[in-house]
Amino acid sequence: MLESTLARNSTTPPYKSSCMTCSFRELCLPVGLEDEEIELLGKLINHKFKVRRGEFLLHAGSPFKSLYAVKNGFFKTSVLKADGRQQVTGFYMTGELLGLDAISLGKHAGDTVALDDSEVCEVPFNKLEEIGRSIPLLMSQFHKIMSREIVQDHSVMMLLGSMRAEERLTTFLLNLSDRLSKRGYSSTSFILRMTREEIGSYLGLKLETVSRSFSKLQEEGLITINNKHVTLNNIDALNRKIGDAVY
Amino acid sequence: MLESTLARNSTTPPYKSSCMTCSFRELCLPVGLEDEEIELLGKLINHKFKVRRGEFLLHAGSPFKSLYAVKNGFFKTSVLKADGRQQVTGFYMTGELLGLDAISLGKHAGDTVALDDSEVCEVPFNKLEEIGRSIPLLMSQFHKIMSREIVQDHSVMMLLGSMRAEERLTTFLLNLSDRLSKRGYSSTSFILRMTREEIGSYLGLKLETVSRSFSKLQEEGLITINNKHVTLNNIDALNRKIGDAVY
DNA sequence: CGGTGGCTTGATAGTCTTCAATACATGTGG
DNA sequence: CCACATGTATTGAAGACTATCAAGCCACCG
Repeated sequence: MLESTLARNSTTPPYKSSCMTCSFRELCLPVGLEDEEIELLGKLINHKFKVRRGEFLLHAGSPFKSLYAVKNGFFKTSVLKADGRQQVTGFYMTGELLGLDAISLGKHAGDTVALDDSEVCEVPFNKLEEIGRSIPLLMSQFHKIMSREIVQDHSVMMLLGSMRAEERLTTFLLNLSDRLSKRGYSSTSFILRMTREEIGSYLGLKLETVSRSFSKLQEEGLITINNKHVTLNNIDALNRKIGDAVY
Repeated sequence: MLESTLARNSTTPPYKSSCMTCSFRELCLPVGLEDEEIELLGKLINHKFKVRRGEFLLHAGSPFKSLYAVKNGFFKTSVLKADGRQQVTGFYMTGELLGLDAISLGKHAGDTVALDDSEVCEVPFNKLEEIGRSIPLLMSQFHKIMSREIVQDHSVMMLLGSMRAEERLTTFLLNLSDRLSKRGYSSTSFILRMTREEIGSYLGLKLETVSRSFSKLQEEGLITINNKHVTLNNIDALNRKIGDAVY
C-alpha cells in the first residue's frame, strides 16, 4: 500500500508509460493500439504491485473495482463449493486478465492466489470503460479478451463433459505448452506451478487419478515427469491422443 | 433476406422502437437505460426474425457479424468435438444474448439451433460498439452480460467437475426453474424443450444416466416427471440436495 | 395407424474414487 | 547445515458410480 502510494506520487521520469515498455503488450490489452493510445492506457495503471507465492490477490466476496493484468508470474482462481471446498476455475499467466467474472455481480466470485512470485498491473475498471470510449480499438480488444475467456471455458466444459482422465491431462499439458511457447518459453519442457490436487480440481479428477495418469503417459513414452518438471517427448502423439478420442 | 430488406426500407410508423415496447427489456441489453437511449438501441435492430424449431440460427465457422438477443423461444448452442459429435454448451431463453463466444475469433465456434419456435433480434456488433461509446450504461450492461456468461460457465465447470449425476440434474432443473420464474413462468412446473441426450451432453452424462436420475428423483418424491413435463414438488429439498453435496 | 425417434429399465463392464500405506520434497528451526 | 516435520506424490486394492449394450415401451408425426 505504502509502496504504491509513493510510486504514484513520485514524479515520473521522461519515460514511456508502463504498457509501452512492457515486453508483453502484444498479449495484453494494448494489442493493435497506436503508441499514443498505449500511453493513455498506461496512465490508467498507477498501481503495479508484487504478489508473492501463496499470497492472495483477490478474495471471494471483495468488492470489484479493478481488473488485473498479469505482468509476470502465475495465478490460480478458484470458487467456493457448497461443501466448503475450493474448485479451481483457471490458471493465469503473463498478459492474461484477472477479475472478468466480477464485472457482473460487482464483487469477486472467488479467490485469486499467486502460485509463483508474481507482478500485476491494476486496471481500474470504470476508467477502462471511460477511455475505451475514446479508443475504440481498446474497447474491441477488451471485448475479444472477454470472449476468449468464454471460448476457453467452453473448451474446458467439453473436456470435463466428455474426456477421460488421460485425455483431460493431455489436453491440459498441451494447453500449457501452447501458452508458454507464445510467451517465449519452451513448449516441451516446463515446471508445473500447481499441485496435483489443483490440477485435479481444475480437471474434475482426484489427485491420485492425476498422478496415475501422469505415470501412464510416462509409461507410454509420451512425457517425462519428475515431480513438477514435465517434458513433452512427442507433441504430435499427444495431439493424436486427444483427436482420436472416440466415445 | 428479402423480407428483412423490405422491413428496413419501409417507413417506420410513429411508434416506439422495438426495444422500447419489448416486454423483456429488463432482462436484456436495455437494462438501466433512459428512454431515448433505448430508442437509439432499438434503431440498431433492423433485423428481427423467426427461427422455427429445429432450424439453425448460426452455423459453426460462419463469420461473426452480429449478436442475437432471444426475443422468445428457446435455443441450444453446441460445439463440434474431435470425434465429430456435438457437445451442448448452453441453453438460451428470452432476453439472453447469443454469439458472445464469436467475438474473439471473428467466427462462430459452434452451432446454434432453435429447440422451439423462436424469435431473435439481430444486434450488429460493430454498431453496438459504436453507439456504446455514446451510451456508457449500454456498454456497462453489455460488459455485465459477458461477465455473467463467464460466471455461469464457471458454475457449469464446477458442476461437471465435482457433482454426480443426480446432483447435476438437480442443479440443472433448479437453474431452469429460476430462469423461467424470472420470465414470468411457473418455477415449479414446466416443459423441457430438449431431449435427454441434449441434457446429458450438457451435463456430461449419457442419456440413460439422465433418464435414471429423473426416475430416482421421482422415486424420492422430489419431482414428478412425465416425458418432457417436469414438476418440482419440493424446491427446498432439491436445494438441500445440492448444498449437502459433500465429497 | 404405422413408423420413427425418444425414453425407460436391466445386466454387465469399465473408469474413477476412496481408503491406505509409503516415499519423496521442501522448508523451518535447532 | 542437518534433522525433522509437514505437505506433496506415488502406488495398491477395494468399492462406487457411470457407461455400455440390449430390449422393450411410449409418444408423436406424417
